[in-house]
Amino acid sequence: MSVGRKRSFDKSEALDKAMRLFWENGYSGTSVSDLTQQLGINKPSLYAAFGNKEKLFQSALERYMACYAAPLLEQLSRPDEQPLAERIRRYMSNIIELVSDKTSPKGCLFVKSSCEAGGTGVPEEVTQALQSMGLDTRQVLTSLFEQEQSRGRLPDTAEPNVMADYLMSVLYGISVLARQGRGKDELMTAAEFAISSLLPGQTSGEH
Amino acid sequence: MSVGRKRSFDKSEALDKAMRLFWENGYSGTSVSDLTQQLGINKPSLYAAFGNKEKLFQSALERYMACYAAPLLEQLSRPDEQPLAERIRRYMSNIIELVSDKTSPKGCLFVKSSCEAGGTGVPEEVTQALQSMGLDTRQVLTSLFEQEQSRGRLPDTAEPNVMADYLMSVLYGISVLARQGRGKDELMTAAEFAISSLLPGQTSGEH
DNA sequence: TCAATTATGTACCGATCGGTACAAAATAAC
DNA sequence: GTTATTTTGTACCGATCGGTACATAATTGA
Repeated sequence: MSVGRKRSFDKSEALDKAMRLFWENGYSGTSVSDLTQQLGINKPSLYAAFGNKEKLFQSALERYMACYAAPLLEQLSRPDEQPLAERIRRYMSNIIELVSDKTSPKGCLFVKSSCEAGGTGVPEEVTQALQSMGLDTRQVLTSLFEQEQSRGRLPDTAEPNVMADYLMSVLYGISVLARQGRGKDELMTAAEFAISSLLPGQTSGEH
Repeated sequence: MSVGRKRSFDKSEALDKAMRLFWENGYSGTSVSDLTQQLGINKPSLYAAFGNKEKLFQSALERYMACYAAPLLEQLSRPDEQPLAERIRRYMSNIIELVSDKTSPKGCLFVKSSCEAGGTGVPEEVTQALQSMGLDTRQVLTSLFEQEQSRGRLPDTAEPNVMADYLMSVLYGISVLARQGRGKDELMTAAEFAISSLLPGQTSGEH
């Protein structure tokens, strides 16, 4: 065992609470005092455990992506017998559930942070991390469509990276709508519309 | 004429500069000192002219919507001989030009503010104003599609409000992508894809 | 038991936050 | 010119910002 006094709080639980605070109020909108109050710890404990506000935000963002975004994307990319349209529907449904969940802040922390980033209020390294994460997601989606195309499940004329950008724009937009307070049903209807657009003929809900 | 010393700065120019600052750094990320410095005036002048930070933001947001968003939406809604798909393409193209313009902050102030809103960092009245603006836009788009439908240019099975939500989600998402630094060409390609999805058969760029 | 190590609570740091009091300067009506 | 009115610059307000010094408490290895 390590020497010294033991930490009196659960670091993982604290990080989860911090993530939700940033999710709710953003980077600039969340103060260190807000964090220590919500986490139930004092400042020195916070700084000892997480470095500083910027590092804590980076950790919270990574936790968000690892716990929420990545599993859904992984499930989508996993080989599956179901048709692509059905898998994308499930993917979008899961995301809508996430961004309009009643027990979590509305919207998506990544989308919110991406919008906040780029200015002087957000550290440059955070902005770069967000940009990198976006490109990573694009690459995963592009690979997915390329894979489907190589297996003959998509027309040879389809452009995987365009489809990826398109899907991301719809998902990002849905997160913004959710943040604006739109209901789950409306978002799902819009998502269904996007799916039948993305993969015409592969879905039951034509328009 | 009104009595008293004359204002030494152009209020409209000052509001424009304030708008761009909020556009770049957000509500929480923009301090009153940032504003007075950029506007080249002192605090008492700012408070006398615009009330306080919250009111100044409201004014900047209204200016943004009136100068940027509203004209584009008005052009889209105006009776036009061109087919709907072409008008929507022009609309999206204009918006992409706006959100990826090199002389303005990346992205859309409205989308950025909508994401920032809802937490404790943004006044409640601002959040409500943003929500209201979003619903207004939805109504305009819905009316547009209803009008086209009543003139037989859209199938009877089309659902105008769903199409409006879908279009908004794509546009919002494109604004987020632009904020992340994506190039104009990529955004336009994704937009073309969305149009050919929204109005199949009315466009030359099928997929 | 004792020393080394780590976490904790308090109390504080300089800087900045949003906002204002106040007097001097400028303008118009009289 | 005088007076009433408005804007200006300076200087300041209490509160909060992100971050830390320091002494104490707790824990492990020796």
